Amino acid sequence: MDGIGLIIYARCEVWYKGRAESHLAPGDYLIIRKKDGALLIHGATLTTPLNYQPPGAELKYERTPEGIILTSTRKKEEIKIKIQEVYTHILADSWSNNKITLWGTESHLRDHVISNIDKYFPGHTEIHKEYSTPVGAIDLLVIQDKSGERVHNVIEFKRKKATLAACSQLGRYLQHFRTQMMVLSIGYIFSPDITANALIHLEQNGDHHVKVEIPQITHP
Amino acid sequence: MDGIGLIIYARCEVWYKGRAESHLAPGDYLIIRKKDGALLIHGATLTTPLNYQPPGAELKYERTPEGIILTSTRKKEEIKIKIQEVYTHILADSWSNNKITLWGTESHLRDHVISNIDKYFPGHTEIHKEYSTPVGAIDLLVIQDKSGERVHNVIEFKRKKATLAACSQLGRYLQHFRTQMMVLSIGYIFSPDITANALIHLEQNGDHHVKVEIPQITHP
DNA sequence: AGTTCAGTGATGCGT
DNA sequence: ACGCATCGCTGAACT
Repeated sequence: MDGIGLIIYARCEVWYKGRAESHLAPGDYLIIRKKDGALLIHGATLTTPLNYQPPGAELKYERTPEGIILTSTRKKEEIKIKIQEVYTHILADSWSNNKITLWGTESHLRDHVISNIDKYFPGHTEIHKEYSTPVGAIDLLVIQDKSGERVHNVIEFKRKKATLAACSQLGRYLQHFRTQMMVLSIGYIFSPDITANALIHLEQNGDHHVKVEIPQITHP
Repeated sequence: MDGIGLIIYARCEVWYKGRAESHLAPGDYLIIRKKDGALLIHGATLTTPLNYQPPGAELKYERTPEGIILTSTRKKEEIKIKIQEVYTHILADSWSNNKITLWGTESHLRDHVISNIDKYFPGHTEIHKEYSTPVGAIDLLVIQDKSGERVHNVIEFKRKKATLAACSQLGRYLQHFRTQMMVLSIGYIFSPDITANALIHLEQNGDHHVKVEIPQITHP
């Protein structure tokens, strides 16, 4: 975190080589090198960079007859930038490293449901957040006694529309409970919405979707 | 795509309001506004922006006694930036919009395996790429005739270490074939590596991992 | 360090 | 244009 912050707008060409490999045709791009070593090359559109490297990369500077060559290396991944002409460069020493504070996440949704748990699972005897299993942690596990039988309600939360991936994730937990632990289990996806395919797949397995809205934000 | 490209290094403060909500404390940040309307606010570390808005956002400029206020709006999402002082700004008219060309993806791995398919599945009768099912598309489906019985080999590719999520995905396809289509099916994950838990889970279901390396890159 | 999961995910592809 | 599944995802939390 003691590196240099550098922002360069320049005419350049970029090569990436690692697990995959890419080439970016010569043009005018924004090159960002952050204090933690992260490197970004941005084009004129899109939020995602054309090329990037995560924090921890090392930057090498080299002057050649063809122009400046920047090489950023991290493990077995390398990005090479051949700079033809620098239009503007900023040495961002003062660059701040604050974090945003974010409200309205999946765990907020989960906690909101827990605070109204009687509404969804009356007569519950146990509640476990992030219940750990060999196949991953269950967002919320609510155990009920139904006429003497213990029912395990396995709940997966999604803050937006649930897809097939959510069903798979839930199915994995349920398979563990049903076939390894031999306990009676019912699966639930709590989300504001669910895709048609996901709902079909869910109901074929005898599980359920419960529509819930992201809770209103309450500032601390 | 006819908007202005703008790069600003400035002291500012940022608020985001939409499905979620966040606040970024005053400091020195890099503000990027792209030609397609995308907006990024980057801090001194990490590859991801602190705040962002996808393409299509509209930017409003406002001058107040407290400083310049930029407001970027897209659907019901809004980012507000209060700029105290601009250190450097670049009007990036020439900003290029080229795309990278990428080799070594999951589909390259799949195609490499297909070209050596006899090695893995001798006596196959049918090969289907991206075989569509109600629960998603199977990367590769290879059908074999084994002493008169049709065996469906369901193959999922991962370009790096396979995790539990890959098993779930594969399991979803297999469940469909076995319980809905009533055909004999065997599942495979082809990847350079697999996590311990994922391998256990896979083998418990009678499925298999096949170690494959990302193919050498051959430039066109 | 390895593994798993959430994300204002984003992108690409199919309908 | 929208819905849907994947990603060189990234980053964070936990073992």
